[in-house]
Amino acid sequence: MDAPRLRFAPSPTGYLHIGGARTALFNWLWARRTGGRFVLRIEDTDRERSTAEAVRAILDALRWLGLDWDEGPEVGGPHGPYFQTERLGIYRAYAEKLLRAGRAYACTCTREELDALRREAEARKVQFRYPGTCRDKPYDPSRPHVVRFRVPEAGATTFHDLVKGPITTPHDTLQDEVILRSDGVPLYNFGALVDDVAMEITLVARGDDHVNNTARQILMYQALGETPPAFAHLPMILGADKARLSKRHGATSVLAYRDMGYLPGAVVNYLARIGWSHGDQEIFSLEELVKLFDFADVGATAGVFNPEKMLWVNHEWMRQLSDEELARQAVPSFQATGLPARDDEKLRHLVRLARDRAQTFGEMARQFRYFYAPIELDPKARAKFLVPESRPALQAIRDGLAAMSAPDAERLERLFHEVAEARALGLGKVAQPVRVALTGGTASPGIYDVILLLGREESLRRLDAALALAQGVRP
RNA sequence: GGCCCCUUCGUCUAGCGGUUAGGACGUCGGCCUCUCACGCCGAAAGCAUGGGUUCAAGUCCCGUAGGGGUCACCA
Repeated sequence: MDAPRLRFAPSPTGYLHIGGARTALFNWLWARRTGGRFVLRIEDTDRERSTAEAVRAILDALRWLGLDWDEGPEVGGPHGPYFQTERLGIYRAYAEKLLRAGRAYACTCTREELDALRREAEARKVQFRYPGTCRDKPYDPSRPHVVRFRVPEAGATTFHDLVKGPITTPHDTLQDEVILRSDGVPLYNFGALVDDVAMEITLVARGDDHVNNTARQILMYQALGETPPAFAHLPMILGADKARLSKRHGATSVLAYRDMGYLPGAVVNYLARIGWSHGDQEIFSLEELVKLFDFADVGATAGVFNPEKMLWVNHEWMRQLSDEELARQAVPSFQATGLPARDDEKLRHLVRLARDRAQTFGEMARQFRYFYAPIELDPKARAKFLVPESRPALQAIRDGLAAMSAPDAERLERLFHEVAEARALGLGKVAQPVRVALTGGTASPGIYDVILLLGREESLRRLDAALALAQGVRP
């Protein structure tokens, strides 16, 4: 048996959507698992809405996720070109084949005529179906026309969907649909099908918003004398309100997640887990997914996109990275917020403190800005901790630190305990004002770590500044 | 509305005729503690509904309800 050929065929009308990414992923996983081929094809026949920027964005997003294609834009292949607008002659040729076989016909009905028919059907509260006006008219190429596929009147088509099982469509629910527009550009159903034939695709896995297209496509395969591929229709991804996932549910662009500081592997991991599972396992490496993925294990139910869980998955991934790797990956997120972070010893140290506290690199950069920039003093924290009552302890810590030539965690701990005991204070009464002085807020990594990472000089500067603030009257 | 698909904790899911219905995220409580996290312990939370079939139904069948999809010279 030949290795399967799969494809992902996005329309470049916008960025790569989370849902599209999962479709691409499942295709890719199966191709990689089976040693098949993964083809990328750009369906840009909607010329008004297709843009080169969108193509760019989709390619970037796929690459970022690590989903490489064996044939397609920028890599070429034996079945190119891989942009539909560059394949117009191919569709024409296939349409003519159907025309000659009498399985398709030219239709000269105008849009106005059809709209009138549609309005009439609506007024009579009946389902509009193209009445077949031009079915038996002689072909006159000189008049503007579309090409329609002739669907059989009777019978039904059944196919066995890899995830949904058998699906039957009675032919009387279908109509003679347009396959080629008057400008010669194919409509989706035909363009996709012709390319799937020409590119020898053997398994079509796509969103289940296409199930209703499948029977008519199978009819066209048959009319063309071709064997239809296998189909796998993947359930949609929904928003929290169970409506189809869209922008109002939050970020839906794959690249937006990159920019928020997610790990591509984590995004892939989470996406795979919507609609697919393997026992109780939640965290999967790409290699594991390739080894375990099977369309047979894809569920038939639509899944709600859960940003919190994706955050958790990302965090799990981050925590599996070494300090070195974590630091390296964190750099762009810090720099994106204008912080002068570099992949160096300081950042590796920071990342060690941050790994349990931030779920994305973006969050990390935000949460720990004060290691690279002046503190932003939280007014509430200031009002509570930078007050005259805190001064003695603050001063004692400051002086103790100043007297320490080479601070380390052990010495700092001793200092804090001495200061606390000398004044009969709980450790918190000492640590919190210091924390506010050094970080601007009341939550941070351990205070000794903060001092060590900030360095003695910078810590002293911030303590002095806090001391000055603390002597004022309570605001 | 016609047609198609779907229905296990709030969410993602395990289950493939006999289970105290399991796990994960989230939520809540506790422990740890210099704060915040992490970690650990614990809790609440589910088979949409009505009929069948069967000794036995979350698992099979039918209906109902609910949700989604689709009905273009969009994809």
